[in-house]
Amino acid sequence: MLIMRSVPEDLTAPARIRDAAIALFGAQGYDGTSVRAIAAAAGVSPALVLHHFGSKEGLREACDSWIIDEVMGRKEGLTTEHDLASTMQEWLADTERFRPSLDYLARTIVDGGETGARLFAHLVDRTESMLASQTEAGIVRPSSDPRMTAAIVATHGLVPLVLERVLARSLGDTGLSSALIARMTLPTLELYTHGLYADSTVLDAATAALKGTPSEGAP
Amino acid sequence: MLIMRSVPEDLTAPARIRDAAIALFGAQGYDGTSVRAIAAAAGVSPALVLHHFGSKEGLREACDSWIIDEVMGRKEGLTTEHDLASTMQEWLADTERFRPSLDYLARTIVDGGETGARLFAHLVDRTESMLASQTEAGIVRPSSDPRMTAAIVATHGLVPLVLERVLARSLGDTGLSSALIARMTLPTLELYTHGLYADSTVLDAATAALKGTPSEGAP
DNA sequence: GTCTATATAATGATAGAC
DNA sequence: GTCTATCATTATATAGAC
Repeated sequence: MLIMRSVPEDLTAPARIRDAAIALFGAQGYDGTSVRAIAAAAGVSPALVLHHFGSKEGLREACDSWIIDEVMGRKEGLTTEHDLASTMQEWLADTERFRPSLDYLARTIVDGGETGARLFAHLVDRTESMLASQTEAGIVRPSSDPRMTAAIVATHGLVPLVLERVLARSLGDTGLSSALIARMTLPTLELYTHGLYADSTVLDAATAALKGTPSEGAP
Repeated sequence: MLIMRSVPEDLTAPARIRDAAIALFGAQGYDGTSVRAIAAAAGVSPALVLHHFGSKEGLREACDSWIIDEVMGRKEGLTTEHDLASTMQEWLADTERFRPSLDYLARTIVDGGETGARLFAHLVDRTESMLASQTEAGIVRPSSDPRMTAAIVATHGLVPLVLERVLARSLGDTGLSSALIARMTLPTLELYTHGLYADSTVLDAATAALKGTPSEGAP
């Protein structure tokens, strides 16, 4: 399978290699991508890849650093005014530009390694402070466990990215098109505005059950 | 890294190989697992693995079929009374028994291949009919797009499984312990009962915006 | 059915010329 | 900096004995 990627020729070789690696790692995974394939996509020899980055693992670390800067360093992106889900949607909308990085990001987080854990924890931190300020402003409801709520909201924002392929196919589409993203907006906001349940029966029952048995001990 | 797995000796060799493969594929991924490792875990020679399943890919397909039966075939599991999230929590609670299959399931769905797409579509189908019957019963609020809502709820149910490692670490834990799962219950139900937003400002704005510009055209 | 031994291909990495 | 040529390792898969 050939992956065509428009690598600008005016970039320096290490930059072209890094871009090609991010695109291929994101599309096929780390194990599923060979140094040879990266070299071919970047228009260089396999030896040059290892000359510049020491090893395949070294190249991965360079890609990780690049992604960390892209996600954490930018002023744009996550602000306290936009929640993660809508930011995600903006990113997904600008497909051509961000897709390779986003696919790489998704794989890194799902892989569960050190970099993925750091990135996700950072997203949760941002979400938590965003929710805190919006709660203070009366926009967001207070939570019984703000950190956990932030983690849950963060995962919800990442889900369209992580489950992109199967999600699209379950809705009769082939990829996560911008039309599909638009279609997700309203149901997501409905859920985040009114909840899923019609009343608080389930929540009340769970609350009572949890208070009745704090940790298998009687009060 | 050694993965200890208690494979009962009384199983037939193909069954032991299949179980070992599911555990290793789930833990390390398909590419990250060699036929040798599977053979060692099952206590047989590498050649026997290929003798019984033809190829590594054939073994994967056998594992896929097994998982499909486990997820789709059971009477237990998903019913119209339990939503996906709570079913997920029950499964995660019975760690020792279901973990290998669940990890394999998560990887299969994230991979986005044919099997993963089928499995996820099936989960969405089940969620959709569950939501429909519960909406009719007045338990669940009606949605403007039931299929999409079902897809969203299904992804939310899979999140603890798919993002297990990073989710746990962002909350100061190392793995998705039962304590962490318990801690997720209340915030999740709060979100599903009252929503995240304090009022319908955001939803109203989005609804107006979407109606105002159906697809970049003026009304 | 199960094994040992081996074939064959691909991979990450190195050496050394230019 | 960049290449060609090559090494050493590992992978899947096969052949054939028992």
